[in-house]
Amino acid sequence: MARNITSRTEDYSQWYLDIIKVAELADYAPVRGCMVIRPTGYALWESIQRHFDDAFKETGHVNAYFPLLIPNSFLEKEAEHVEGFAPECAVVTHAGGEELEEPLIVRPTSETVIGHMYSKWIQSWRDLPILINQWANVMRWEKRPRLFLRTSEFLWQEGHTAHATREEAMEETLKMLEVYRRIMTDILALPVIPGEKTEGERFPGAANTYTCETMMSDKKALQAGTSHFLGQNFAKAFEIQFQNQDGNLEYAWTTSWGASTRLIGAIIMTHSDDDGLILPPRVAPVKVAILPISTDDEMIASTLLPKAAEISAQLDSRLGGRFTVVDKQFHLRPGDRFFSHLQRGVPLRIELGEKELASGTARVVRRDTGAKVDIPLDALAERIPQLLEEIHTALYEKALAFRKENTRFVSGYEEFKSAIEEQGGFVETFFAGTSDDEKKIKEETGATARCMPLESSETGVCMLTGKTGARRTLFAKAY
RNA sequence: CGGGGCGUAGCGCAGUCUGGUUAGCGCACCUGCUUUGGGAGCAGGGGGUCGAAGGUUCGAAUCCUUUCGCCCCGACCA
Repeated sequence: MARNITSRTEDYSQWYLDIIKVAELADYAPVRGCMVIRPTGYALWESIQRHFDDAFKETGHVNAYFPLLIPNSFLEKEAEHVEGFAPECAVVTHAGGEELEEPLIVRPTSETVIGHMYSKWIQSWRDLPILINQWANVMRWEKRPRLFLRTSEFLWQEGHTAHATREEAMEETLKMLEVYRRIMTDILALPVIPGEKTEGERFPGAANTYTCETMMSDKKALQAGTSHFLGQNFAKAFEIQFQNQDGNLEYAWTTSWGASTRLIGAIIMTHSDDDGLILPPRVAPVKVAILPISTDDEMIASTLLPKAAEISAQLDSRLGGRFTVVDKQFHLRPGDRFFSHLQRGVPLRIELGEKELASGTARVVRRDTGAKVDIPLDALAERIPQLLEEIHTALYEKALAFRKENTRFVSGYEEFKSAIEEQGGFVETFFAGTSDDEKKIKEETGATARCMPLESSETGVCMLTGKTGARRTLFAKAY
């Protein structure tokens, strides 16, 4: 149906890129791996930000800003951390026309500089906990960039907290994972599986890493957000110490957690179809497009536009924000106007023409199903918000059903290999291998351990090593 | 970084093998008229340093060298 979008079945990657282009979410920048987030895409990011930021504030966090440039030596203070990040760091060697004495790293993440600051700020148990979040850009020089999913520079938030006890830090780690899960499911309509990362997939420098894993419509997995329990690793590296109530010095326990513009990629690849973008209503910057349609200019000016403006104002006030637009692209034919909103993923379209005025109704069309209903004008304020909610639920349920259809359990490695190869999707099994075992599985099947789902505490026999007490683990090919 | 493909108008492509007037086509864009409820029709028009730099040649989109970028598949990652 869409003539400017490659179909998903023909070429999934191209479909993804076509969606971004047609919906004007982003464009390539002159520097390899970098992207320009265009106004439509940025509006979506702002909407995502707002939901997350509100949730961070509700859980007691405050925002701050730490610098882009980090002394090279900072990165080296935590052994695993430097090993993990050094290969993908951009380094500033010259400034002010001179070579710098110490190279500066463009932050790939901010644990080190924040750790440094925390060590200055924290002396007593009374200074804890520190609960700070920052919205920032970071840079990771990726070999194979992909719009939104993996760009050299990307936008995200990174929360960094310090606590007096292990228990409290662990509680924070899991609390923020739950915040991610809630927003992803309730706002972005993404069914996610919260779980713990295996040893091989852990954040460099973390004691435990937790993740929200989600399935894209090509059955591949995407890590949509992570929360790390850093133990005392960074506290020891950066001397984050405090005097406890007994007068003894102790290292603090820290956490970090982040979610990025990759979420936009997740939204695209979870909900959209061959006609273009489909946005979950609760996060869509434009929720309703109202289109006055007539061949009669006089009719448009005197009746349809004022009526459209009235409906728009009514709905905005009902929805609590500027979430509707009145389409005034009268130089286009109706079909083109429909498509312009459809391809941008606007959840609902209201058509307002002579027919509607005569019958006192408006034609309302759902983006997700294409279903059309005629709704009495005086019932719009009531029905539109309900319809938006129905769309949210439908999108979520559809994605969840898709994930369930494409998730299976296996108990042996041979069965595992054929499941990955033949059906794809998520494969659950019991696993107790090392990170070398994980590498081997990746080499042989292309699949990686995505997480050990939190909802299951069940243990069994490892599919690879035969060890007992193995945790239930989800594997898949991933982005 | 390895393997493969591709760079010609905003987008999609032909032309390249076999060098030769003024570089074409479709869509998009602009103007006008007719149209208008799921991607309109006719007429006219604008838009190109043929990815870049060197070289060969009387002459290069076309041949040679180098280089940059994009896409796909791997290795590496949010």
